[in-house]
Amino acid sequence: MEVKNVKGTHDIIGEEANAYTSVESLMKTVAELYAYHEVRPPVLEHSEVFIRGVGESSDVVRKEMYDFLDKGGRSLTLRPEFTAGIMRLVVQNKLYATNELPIKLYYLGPVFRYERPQLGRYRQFNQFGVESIGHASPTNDVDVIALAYTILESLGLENLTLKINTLGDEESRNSYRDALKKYFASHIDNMCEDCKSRFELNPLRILDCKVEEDRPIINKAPRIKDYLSSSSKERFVKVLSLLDTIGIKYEIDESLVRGLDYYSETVFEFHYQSQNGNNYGAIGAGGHYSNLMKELGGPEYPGIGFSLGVERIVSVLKDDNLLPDISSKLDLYVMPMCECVHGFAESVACELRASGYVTDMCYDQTKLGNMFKRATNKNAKYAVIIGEDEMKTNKLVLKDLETQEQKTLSVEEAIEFLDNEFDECHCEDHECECGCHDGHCSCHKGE
RNA sequence: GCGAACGUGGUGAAGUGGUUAACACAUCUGGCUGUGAACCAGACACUCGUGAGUUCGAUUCUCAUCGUUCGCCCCA
Repeated sequence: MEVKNVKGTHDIIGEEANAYTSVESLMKTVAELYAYHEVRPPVLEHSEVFIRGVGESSDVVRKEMYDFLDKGGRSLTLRPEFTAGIMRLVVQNKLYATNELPIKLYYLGPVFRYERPQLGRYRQFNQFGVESIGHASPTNDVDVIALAYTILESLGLENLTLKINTLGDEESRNSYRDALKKYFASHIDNMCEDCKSRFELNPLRILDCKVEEDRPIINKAPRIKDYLSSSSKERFVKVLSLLDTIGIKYEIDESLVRGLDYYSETVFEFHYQSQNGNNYGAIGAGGHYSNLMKELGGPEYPGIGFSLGVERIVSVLKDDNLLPDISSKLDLYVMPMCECVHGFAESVACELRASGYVTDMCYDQTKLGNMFKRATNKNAKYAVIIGEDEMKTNKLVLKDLETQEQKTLSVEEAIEFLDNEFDECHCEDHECECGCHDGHCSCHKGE
């Protein structure tokens, strides 16, 4: 039987793996700049965490969770998102017992949702995100949005669309929910099945319905903005004006509801259309929540967070050719001439590596010409030839594969020579001759 | 969960109800036995996704199944 990957999962290999590493490290770097700290909750949680946290009426909980009974009969779930697990982590470790609020945490890792794989959609995918907990100010909301925005911008994504809306506080939502119930009660019989169940579970989500026939009914439904409490209204206005102040453009989208039940007040999504027309949906989204921590047994701290879909972002960057050239570099390729010098060659390779040069070696015995071919294929900068003569004199032949210049040197001389060669380049100015880029410079400066 | 299209080597892909499954790139080997991108010669699909059916015969037709992709739903 052929062994294959599980449906909806994907292997990340080669240059793509490099792309993920560089995207993820940029995300972390920016989060650190905003004074967030990393947390790593487990992938597995008691199902309860998500049922209570994400909400029973959400599709994520109702039909997309990877949940199962373990051998001890516990009901466990592979996390479908991070936020609920982070709340559990904060509560259990009593991170809230601090006067330094908000608690600012970031995370990165795989999440799991059982749904139909599609463009930009996987069953196991990676999310990066932050939670800022314990501080309800609009400024905090905007700071979090700015963080997400900065990350996406730093990755090179221009023409981002930030969609934003408010769901209001509990009071607003209760009166709005009542109004919706009242309005839809007389129409619901003519609406789609999904809407009927939403009507019972969470009438707010009816607004999300995409069924054409339902639109006229929905378009005439009461608007949240008419039911906002004065404090929610003020809060939203404040958030928008702060966004204006720091120069982040946004679109108010009243249909933006979000499918996770815990959101209240500010909610937002980032959209980006790649140049080839691929639409991956939201590449990042988030919002404010009030009751989540209390729901999981902690104090009544509010919070705000977002998460970014790493796969979608990498795809978008790839589509628009925004991924930096991050192919792995190879400084040296060691070529032993015969079996009898392999030991010496290996020790030379180790010394070169100890000096900071990426060194590979030909491990099987083949013609020198073939070894040169391999060195070229691997994009090596220099070839190191070692034969019996070299071993006797404790030397090596170093050949520049581009200029074809070669010289016979001792290992120490070779390292000194290489240090000088690579030193001529200055990676700080970003356009050095070795064609380097952030953190991948072969000039070894600043190491 | 619903609807549609597609599954031929490492890759891109032709192709036909009949025995050797084009072609190109990549890879490997040799010509060239301590010096590589050229050239020449050669190698490279033990189930043409998997299983079953129709047939004398199926990679080609039918059905099922799995997978991929796209749309809906929902989401990052």
